[in-house]
Amino acid sequence: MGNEANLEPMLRANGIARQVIDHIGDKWSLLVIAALGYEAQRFSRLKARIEGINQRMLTRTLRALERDGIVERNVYPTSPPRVEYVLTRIGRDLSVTVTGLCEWARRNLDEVEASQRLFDERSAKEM
Amino acid sequence: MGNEANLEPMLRANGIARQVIDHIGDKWSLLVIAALGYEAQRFSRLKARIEGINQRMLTRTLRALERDGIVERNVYPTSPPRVEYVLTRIGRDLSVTVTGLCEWARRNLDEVEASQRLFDERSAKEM
DNA sequence: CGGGATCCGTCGGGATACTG
DNA sequence: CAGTATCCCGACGGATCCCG
Repeated sequence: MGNEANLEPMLRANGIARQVIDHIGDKWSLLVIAALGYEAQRFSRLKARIEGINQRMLTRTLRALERDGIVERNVYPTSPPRVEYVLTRIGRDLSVTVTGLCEWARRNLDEVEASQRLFDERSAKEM
Repeated sequence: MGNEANLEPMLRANGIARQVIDHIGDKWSLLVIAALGYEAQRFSRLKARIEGINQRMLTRTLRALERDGIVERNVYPTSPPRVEYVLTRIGRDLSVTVTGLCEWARRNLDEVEASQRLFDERSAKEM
């Protein structure tokens, strides 16, 4: 696995980007990170906040993020049981760039959609 | 927008994050954006730069990015045909945050992997 | 309340071969 | 060189039921 540091910088960015996608490129991770924000949140709260997710996918996503050290899970053995999730240090760090992505989308969504319509119209004409 | 600061801000972030993932959440988009950088690149160059991609997936990814207005496609009808791809304005804008993601990964990859090992060991013990 | 277990569909994406 | 056309598989993810 030894990487030569001198190969094109893109090759390294390549592997790095791979890692990013492997960790947060699935359907729900970004949403969970965004929904967590900076305060600890209970499972049911998260589920309510994230439109369209079900228990299973929320559990799986949280487990994966916990495994990556992005989310911390705290169980309080009260009755009824109470489980809270909170972003770790690197999780909060990540959420900053995630926010950057969301802002990009907010800034450019209109333009993206306009581009799509144009593209689709041109595609239709050729048929 | 409405100054009802009380409507959970997350609900909006929710939809926005959805958009982001729908556009660049697949396996190759981030890699293509990173590989494009700031100069126009030919198809074959990109293919060589992005380890593990094949023609079909590179074509599909480029088409999707072109449709979103993130990548511009320029055909020079020489012989042999020559096709160059370049990031658009919003594409370059996006690539900034993509770079941010990659830097996050570079900074924290060690910690993420350590966390994974810990998590996996603990999981194994319980069985 | 916060999960785990199971069943099952779909679709992303890989391999390969062909075309202009 | 750049792109299209088929075939096909496995994982991602949804629904549902059950548990401590």
